[in-house]
Amino acid sequence: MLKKHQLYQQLKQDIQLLQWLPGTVLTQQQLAQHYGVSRIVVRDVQQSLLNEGWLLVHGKAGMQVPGFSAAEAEELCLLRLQLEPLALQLAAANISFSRLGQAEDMLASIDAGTTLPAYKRGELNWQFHRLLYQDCGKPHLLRLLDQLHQQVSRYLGYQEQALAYAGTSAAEHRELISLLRGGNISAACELLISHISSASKLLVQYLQKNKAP
Amino acid sequence: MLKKHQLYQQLKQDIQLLQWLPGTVLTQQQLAQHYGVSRIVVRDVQQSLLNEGWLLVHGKAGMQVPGFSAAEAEELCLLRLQLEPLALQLAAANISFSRLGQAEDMLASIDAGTTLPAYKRGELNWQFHRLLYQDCGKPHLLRLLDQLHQQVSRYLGYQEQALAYAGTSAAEHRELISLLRGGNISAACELLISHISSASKLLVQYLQKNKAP
DNA sequence: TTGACTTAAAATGTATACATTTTAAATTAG
DNA sequence: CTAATTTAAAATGTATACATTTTAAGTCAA
Repeated sequence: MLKKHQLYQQLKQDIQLLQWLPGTVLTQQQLAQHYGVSRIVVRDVQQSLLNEGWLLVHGKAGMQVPGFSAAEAEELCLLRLQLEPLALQLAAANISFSRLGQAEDMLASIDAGTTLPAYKRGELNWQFHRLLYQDCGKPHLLRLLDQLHQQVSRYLGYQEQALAYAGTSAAEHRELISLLRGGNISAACELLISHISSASKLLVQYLQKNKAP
Repeated sequence: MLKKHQLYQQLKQDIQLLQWLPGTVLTQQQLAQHYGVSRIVVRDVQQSLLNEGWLLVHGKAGMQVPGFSAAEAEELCLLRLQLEPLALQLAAANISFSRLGQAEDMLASIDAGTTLPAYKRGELNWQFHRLLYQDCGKPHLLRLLDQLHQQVSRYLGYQEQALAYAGTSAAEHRELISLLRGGNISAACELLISHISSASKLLVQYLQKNKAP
């Protein structure tokens, strides 16, 4: 039988892979029966997923699977653009070569994982970025960025297409490492800005073309 | 008997007013007995307060009342400084005179409430700022700012002293309104930056002087 | 037919009971 | 005496049962 954390993972993945379609209203009882757990567990998990944007309140009963909108994606990217360069700038001052090495290992994993499903690659992609920010010394900022990524990742899973940009950015990732290794912080930040910026534009454009996914 | 939302309010206020001292470990059973509710309700409330920074996880059992640190306050202010001017800039383009009027009413309430306890004045203060950002059209950004304010407000309640700065800013608030009414967006944003910045410095300085509150 | 009211079904909130995990004190071997 | 182990108490996780609220279908009068 599923425990809390397992249900959390499972339900989140089911939403990401569109096993529950946007707009669907999920009640406690329905989920409890479907996944074979008690409503208490479902309540806890619903609350977590609500906080992370994977579910929306729906009136007074049930929670709704959110849809996708270009406007929301654009807002999330705007926030990334506002906070990630800050994190990088702060972290760059403290970053060690061993951290840079970790990040390079992560790039290798991404290269090696060409067969992985889109949402898994997206996860690795974020872990790379996360490593670069790790040493910023601002736990709240890191927590915020994790939350933001959660919400963005909802968009990256639902179509393989949308994640195409992740492949094109390998070169930029390596250039980032190189700049950081050379201590060229401001150039690294500028590269990061254009990196996030262009990824954002691709995602938003994709969403605008496919108006009602 | 207390319901969920009442317990939420009560426990949060008790933490803010130091009825539960920083470092205290609060268990579900303890709280359930103390406030006369079932553990289920306590669990829900603990989870909410955990997300908002009013409680910290403490090993595998219980949650801990967080202390105060200048570093944390500084980080929270840094994030405000990064996000609030953005919200103002975006909102300024859409703001209406009736919204500005609402904000002015709020200022009047603050002036009228000189006898209110510190944490209440802090609440009104935030509501004023919040009105200015309301029309930015970015729901996630607004939600983020609400969260941030929650965490900052924990610092504003614990000593009347720390909130002294809130009184000194009335003039800047009025100037902000005036700039917005005149459509001088960039000047308004710059004023907001210096406004938040100086408030931050006062708070951080206060915390550094009183090392172990 | 419409619209307000009634009422039954369904969903959530809350309490209690049981299961599992964690804590920490007590015991004992070295 | 120390440290590892055992064991009982306490805390949390989970399930079930009950209470309240919400939904929505159904009824009836205008």
